[in-house]
Amino acid sequence: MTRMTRQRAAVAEALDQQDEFRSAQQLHEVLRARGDSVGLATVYRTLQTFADAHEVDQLRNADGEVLYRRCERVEHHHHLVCRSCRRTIEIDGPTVEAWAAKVGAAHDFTDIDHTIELWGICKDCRG
Amino acid sequence: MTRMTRQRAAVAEALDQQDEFRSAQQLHEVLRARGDSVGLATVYRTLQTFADAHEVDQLRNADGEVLYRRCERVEHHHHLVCRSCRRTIEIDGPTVEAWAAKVGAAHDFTDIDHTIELWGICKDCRG
DNA sequence: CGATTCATGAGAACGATTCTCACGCTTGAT
DNA sequence: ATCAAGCGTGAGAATCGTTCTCATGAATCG
Ligand SMILES: [Mn+2]
Ligand SMILES: [Mn+2]
Ligand SMILES: [Zn+2]
Ligand SMILES: [Zn+2]
Repeated sequence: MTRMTRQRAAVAEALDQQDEFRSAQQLHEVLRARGDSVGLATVYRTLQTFADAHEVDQLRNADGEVLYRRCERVEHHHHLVCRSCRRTIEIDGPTVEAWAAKVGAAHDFTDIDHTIELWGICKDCRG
Repeated sequence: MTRMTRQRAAVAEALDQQDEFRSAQQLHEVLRARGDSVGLATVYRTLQTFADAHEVDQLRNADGEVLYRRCERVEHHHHLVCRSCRRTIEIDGPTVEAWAAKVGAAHDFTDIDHTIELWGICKDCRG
């Protein structure tokens, strides 16, 4: 049902080149710089498709922009992101997973989902 | 430095009437319905001012809209929000506070800030 | 090789939020 | 109370990330 196209391959490749979270527009610029011509609308659509398929992670920065990243681990996890350079550490948090589930159940809420992201300044950015 | 105006008093009063998180536009509509004429730009500015002063909490829904709420407790806390009716439970989470601080320190990040929000469906909305 | 149908892209549209700037009102001093 | 100073206000324009439109292109499959 999802066709393989030059554009999707290019977006996937551009994503793999990145270590940090990037916005759709940043990735569009990366593609342009690489010489891959991909429409901005297609970049947005493709990233959304990847996200729906859990092939990329997405989060919002403080400005509300959506950022995307292809993470190492495919299993559920969270992130510790440098506010300055966006360097990202993937966090495995059984402690908070259990906490979130317990809190939800304690208040009789179901279908619990959680947004847990840590932001800070990394060592390199402290200079 | 911050002056008391009819508009700010009206926004504060409208906020106090709400139990759930509301967007600036929703609050603007609440004010209009109450007969308080306050410009939309002023509602946005006032909410931002309140948020900066930690007088209201703010978070983003899945669509990226910013929602505001005057919470019971003024101390740092998190929220469990119903995706359907936005009913909100204020969460006190020493467990996650410690976890967040520990994770940040373990990776040599400073100025750690965390975004932790729980979403679910409340008992009434399951009905 | 077709036929089918999903994918693409340029530009328009959208929508939340912010900006502009002339005018009004709060404030603190007189 | 009066008044000057300057913060606050609001209507509308502007911003900007994201989505939509729709005619055209390309993957897929028999
Ligand atoms: Mn989790
Ligand atoms: Mn916390
Ligand atoms: Zn950094
Ligand atoms: Zn509910």
